[in-house]
Amino acid sequence: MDAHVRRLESLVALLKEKGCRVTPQRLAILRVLTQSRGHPSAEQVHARLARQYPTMSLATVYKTIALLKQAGEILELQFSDLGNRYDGRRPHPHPHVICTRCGSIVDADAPLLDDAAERVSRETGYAIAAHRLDFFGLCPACLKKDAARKAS
Amino acid sequence: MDAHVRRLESLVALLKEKGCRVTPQRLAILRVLTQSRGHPSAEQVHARLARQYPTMSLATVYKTIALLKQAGEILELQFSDLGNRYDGRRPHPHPHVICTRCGSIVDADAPLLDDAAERVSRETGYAIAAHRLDFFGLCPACLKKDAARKAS
DNA sequence: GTCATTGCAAAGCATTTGCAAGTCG
DNA sequence: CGACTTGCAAATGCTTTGCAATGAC
Repeated sequence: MDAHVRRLESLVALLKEKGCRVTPQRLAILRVLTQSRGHPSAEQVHARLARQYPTMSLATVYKTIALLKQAGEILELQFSDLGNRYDGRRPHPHPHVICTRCGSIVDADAPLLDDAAERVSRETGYAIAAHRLDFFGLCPACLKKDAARKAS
Repeated sequence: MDAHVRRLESLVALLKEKGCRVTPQRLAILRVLTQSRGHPSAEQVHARLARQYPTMSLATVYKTIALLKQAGEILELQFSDLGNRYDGRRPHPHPHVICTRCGSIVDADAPLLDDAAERVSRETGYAIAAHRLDFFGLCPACLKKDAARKAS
């Protein structure tokens, strides 16, 4: 069984435990969130469901995301320029790489930041609970377009 | 001469070089941005200038910030829930620690992320130009309030 | 049958933009 | 003086909320 199917089922189980109803809309939204590697926005999740669920409301997408956020089962990457992006596959902090031209977001392997969190905690007196590490630059596709433009 | 005064003057010089006018409003905004350790929002910058410049417009604050952003002379920390915060003192990437209760933001010392950027670049094919490292948790003041509440 | 959830529309916020009036150089 | 800047107000874009109708259990 694929990992994302298992994850989907664990999220459905979680909703049931909490006494939440598992509606077709929620199920569809969870499916998109657990399967998307691309860190979609709420808008993009909604768009992907538009054909199959023509009456699906963007508000419902936001409400379902809020539910998952509360449960700590989704990672929210806040950007004021790109809009918020969501990672429903790996809810725990891990580094991301963001293209400053096209907005694409990919995962990176985790540099060892857990001991850094402890160091920062000692240094500042904050009780560190989470972190966020983003790298910004041009993605391979945008780099290629740049090279092509320069060559012409 | 204090470091922030030197920084203020270098920003003024930069504006002149670019052919921008150094208006009293811009000067005041630069002064707040180069002196604030607290990573203020545009709103907060505006509020701090309200007494001295009663007609100061929030739009002018935003426009001045945009100018500095273009010049790479201000660090913008995007948060969709707190609103964007600005660091005009140290425009180059460095780690921040954010209180998830009261929103206070302080600087942390930089764990060595420059070689990490190179590693991520090799790993993903992105040309990394910048990064952002945030730690989230409760600040000492909020922790103290929690302890007091628990004790009562 | 109940009560949570949906979908629409309206409201909310932070930020940006258009433009007439003002002012720096 | 002329071009750039200001300040107001309107517009924008993302997200949240109110509420009547719907549907899961």
